[in-house]
Amino acid sequence: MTSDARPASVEDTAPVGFQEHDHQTCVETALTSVEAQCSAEGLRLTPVRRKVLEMLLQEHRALGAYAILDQLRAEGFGSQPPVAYRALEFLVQNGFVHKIERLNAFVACSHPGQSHSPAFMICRKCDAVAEAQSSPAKGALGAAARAAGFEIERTVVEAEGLCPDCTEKA
Amino acid sequence: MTSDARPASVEDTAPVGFQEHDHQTCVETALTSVEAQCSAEGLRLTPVRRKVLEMLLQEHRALGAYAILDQLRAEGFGSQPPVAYRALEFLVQNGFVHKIERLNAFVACSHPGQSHSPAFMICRKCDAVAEAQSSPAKGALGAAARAAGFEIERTVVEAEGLCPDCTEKA
DNA sequence: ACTTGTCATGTTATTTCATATCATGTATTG
DNA sequence: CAATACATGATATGAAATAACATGACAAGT
Repeated sequence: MTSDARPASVEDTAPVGFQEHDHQTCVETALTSVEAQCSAEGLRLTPVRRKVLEMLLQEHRALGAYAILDQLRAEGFGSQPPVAYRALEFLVQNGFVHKIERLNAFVACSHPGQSHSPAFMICRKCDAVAEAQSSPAKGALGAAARAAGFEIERTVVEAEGLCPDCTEKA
Repeated sequence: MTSDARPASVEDTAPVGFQEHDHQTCVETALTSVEAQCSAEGLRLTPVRRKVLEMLLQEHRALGAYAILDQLRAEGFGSQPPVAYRALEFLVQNGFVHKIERLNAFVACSHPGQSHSPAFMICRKCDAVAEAQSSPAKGALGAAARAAGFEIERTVVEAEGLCPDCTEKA
């Protein structure tokens, strides 16, 4: 689970997530980027927070708060729900992690740093999650909102379906 | 709560939800439409199911399963969670009610009958919910999905923000 | 009429997700 | 080094959702 060195020949195009890739590098890059952003903005990436982020980056799929909590416990951190939820709150607020509403679960952000309104593709079979960009406010929804006088502040876009792997197997 | 006859002069354009409207008529129309569809398709709109649908139509905003359950209890129906969840499951499966993932709550469909992939505008202040159309699969997300080989089956689109009323008050 | 099958409902118990609250600790920073 | 912000720990509870099993209602087949 910790060292799965892969060819890494397929270098990613936009939607990171389902393709094979050099995962170790992917994790390290993301972590570095987050660290940079934190020190730049005076955010405190404390041990618990860092650990949670690492876990999510490592897994590369959505984890529930209690799954996270179990791992925290195993590593000697506090083992009560608020420990996990607080770390997640920090990470979500700062855009390092996203919550997948459909699953009541969390994934590490694939494009940390870049401001974005993310969209997700969630495999209903294997629970893999890939992050893409979306601008729903620009399409039909935006028009409807303007017509209705609704001020969009944030959007949740989640597509459920089958990932490439699971499609093949079926 | 039961009889709030309003001018009904503002006849709706696309996104039903925030505008004032003749609510009683709105409820009755929807109910009739659902009844028609049920008898056409041999679906059984039983008392519990009908009651839940009525409640949601009447409220015109998202209600949690337990709020629904409370009302069911008050009306003499079963009072355990599965009672509400089963009715909701039926209503959701047949497109008469939608689940708002962001709120873990449910709203009556504003366009019953018409097939649609709904999008929602949710006021973070008063919890009002308006339904609009969306075709996220046609925009950036669709492109990303095709690129990644992901088969979209269903999408959740929920915009959070301020409804016209709450915007004014602020 | 009686049996069988199907679908809906009722009930109990449990699991999973989430937060309020209060006490304690640990860093800045003034 | 005190003040104060922020982070964590721990207890308790609330809220959402489902598993599992029993009962009831009704239509179809014999």
